Amino acid sequence: MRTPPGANFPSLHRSIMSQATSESSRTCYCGELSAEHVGKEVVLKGWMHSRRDHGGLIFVDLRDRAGMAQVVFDPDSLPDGQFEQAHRLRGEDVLAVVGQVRRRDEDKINPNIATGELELHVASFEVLSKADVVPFKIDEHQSVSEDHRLKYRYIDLRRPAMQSSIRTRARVNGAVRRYLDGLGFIEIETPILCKATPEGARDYLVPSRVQQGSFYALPQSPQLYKQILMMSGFDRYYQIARCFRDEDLRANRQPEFTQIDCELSFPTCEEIYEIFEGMMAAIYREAKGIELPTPFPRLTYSNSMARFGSDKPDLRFELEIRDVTEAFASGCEFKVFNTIIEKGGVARALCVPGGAEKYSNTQLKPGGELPAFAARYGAKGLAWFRAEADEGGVVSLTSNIAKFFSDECRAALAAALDAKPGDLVLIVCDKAATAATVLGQLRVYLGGELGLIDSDAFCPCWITDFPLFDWDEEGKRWHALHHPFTAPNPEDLDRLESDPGSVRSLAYDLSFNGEEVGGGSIRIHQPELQQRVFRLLGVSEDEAKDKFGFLLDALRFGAPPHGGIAFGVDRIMMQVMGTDSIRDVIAFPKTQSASCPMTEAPSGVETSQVRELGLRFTPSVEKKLADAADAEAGGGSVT
RNA sequence: GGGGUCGUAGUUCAGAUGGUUAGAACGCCGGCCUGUCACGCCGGAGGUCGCGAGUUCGAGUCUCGUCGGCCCCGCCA
Repeated sequence: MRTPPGANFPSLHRSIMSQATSESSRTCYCGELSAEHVGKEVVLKGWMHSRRDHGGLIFVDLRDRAGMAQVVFDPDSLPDGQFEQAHRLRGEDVLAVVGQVRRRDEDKINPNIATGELELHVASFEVLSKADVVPFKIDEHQSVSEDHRLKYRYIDLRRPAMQSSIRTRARVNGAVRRYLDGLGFIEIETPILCKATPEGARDYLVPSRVQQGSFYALPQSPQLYKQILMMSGFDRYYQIARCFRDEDLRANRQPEFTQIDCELSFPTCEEIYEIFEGMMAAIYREAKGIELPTPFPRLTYSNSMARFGSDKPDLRFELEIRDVTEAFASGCEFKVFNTIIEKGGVARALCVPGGAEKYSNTQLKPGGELPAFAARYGAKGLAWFRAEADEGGVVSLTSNIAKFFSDECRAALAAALDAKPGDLVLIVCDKAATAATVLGQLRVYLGGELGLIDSDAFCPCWITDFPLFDWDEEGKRWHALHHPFTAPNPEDLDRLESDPGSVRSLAYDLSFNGEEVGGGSIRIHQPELQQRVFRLLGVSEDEAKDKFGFLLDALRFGAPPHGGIAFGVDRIMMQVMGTDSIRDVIAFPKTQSASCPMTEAPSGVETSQVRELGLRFTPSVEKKLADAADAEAGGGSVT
């Protein structure tokens, strides 16, 4: 545990107070007590973590941000009355203690804590703050529901795991700043009160009091500001920026989140990959002392979808998806497959090593574990085969549906998959996108179930050559896959209008152990091209002018080619800390319903505040508020 | 908007098929204990079984509704 920069404790040799009071200066952190303190008198301040009261002798573990130290209350060395007071100490009381540091006898060393060879013999102490009985104990051995942890977050954050998580996050922020500063990036703050834009996530809106009826939006990202900064000639910008998206939450998604937001002028994709591989390496060096090998591997989007069924492949294990459409070209009498393939569908498969025994017929039949899992992602069915060796040692595939497939067909399938005896073959026959998604999800699920994932591995990967647009079936329109300012790949530019779906963009994502931790693109810097893309997206000239006029103007007054990237700090920290929940790397996160159990945000406000904004509730909301007030039985204020 | 799952003591949980006084561990309170360290020993208190209806002679248990937590689908340029 490093002494933080700026922590400036007085010398240990200053004259020591006989009495510990709030006035006496702390000499070191509990967790930093070390051999050099032996024989010296020190002042410690911290929380009473636990107490072992032997009647005639009391041991207390005193805890602070650096760790714990055992302090010993011995009636022979304490002023009158203090030993009796020590009996009354309770969990989480805040204490100042003065005393001499002693080395423990060999047989009394506690190997479980860093300061276990030492203890402080208390000469005097003061209770700086009495604690009520805490709602839950700060105890690694007992789990506490997340609800409670968030309601009493100040207590939860005292837990060593949370301390470590939050402090590692601070060090990562520092490492990022040092790295980017060193490369000439300029940290620039951008507004939180922004203009609402169409496209993209739902905005958090802030009503304007001064201009009633108008709204600001909180930034989904500083996207347009950072592009404008390139046109302002700053050349390299970054910001550790808070972003807001009013969408439903997930284990890896909060409504407000933090991005390392970057933009460069005159970049090539290669430069961007190199710079930010370096940044990720700096993060892992700082946080974990690990050297990430660079350059990171790259995969095109279409490759990644075909082989891993995802644009954020988990490369910590193999288990690749194979296309087996060809194997069914002849000798397959399975109507379902034939029909789908004739209509342009594909058959794709996972060949799961050792899966034949692991998964029973019950788990494989319709409605069973694996088909049910597949159905969640849109699969209409999941076909399977078990690979067995016959007497001659030749691999054959058996299944409840084997009779629909000729021997040749099954042999072709086994060959295409290089199936070994004991393997389980899972096949999805569907539209290419559905087959990819279903098998991609199954791949990750099976990777976990079969223990294929090396949790110590770090597998970053750039995903490149994303499509510029995808077709929104519901809205019957093209839709920007990344965002509307992403540059098309110049090689595909001539198809922009004729075949938009085939146009690749200059966008890239950084995938890390199956999670998208960053993404960006080279931007459009010609106003004409930007207009063409808006047109494709169904943004009329008037709307473009209204919503993005400032950008189109700025592009006309000398816009350098530019591009950038943004990284999700929260997701990177999840990877660094190895947690499954984004809430474990955020000091004050929100629940799934976007509320904060501690502060009870969001909450009602005074009627006058609402009126001032020129707003009124709909009748259904009014009714809900009135019902809630009734239930509270006599709560006088609004809501 | 939808699916799943959970809600019982301060905390974490157990309470088959509905049936007498709802249990355990830790914590808490009181007592004892001079080398413990997830201290130990003895004793004790502590419950609106999330909330509201319903079925039933009888509901922690069954049904419906509702609120909240978590996971997921949709959504997240």
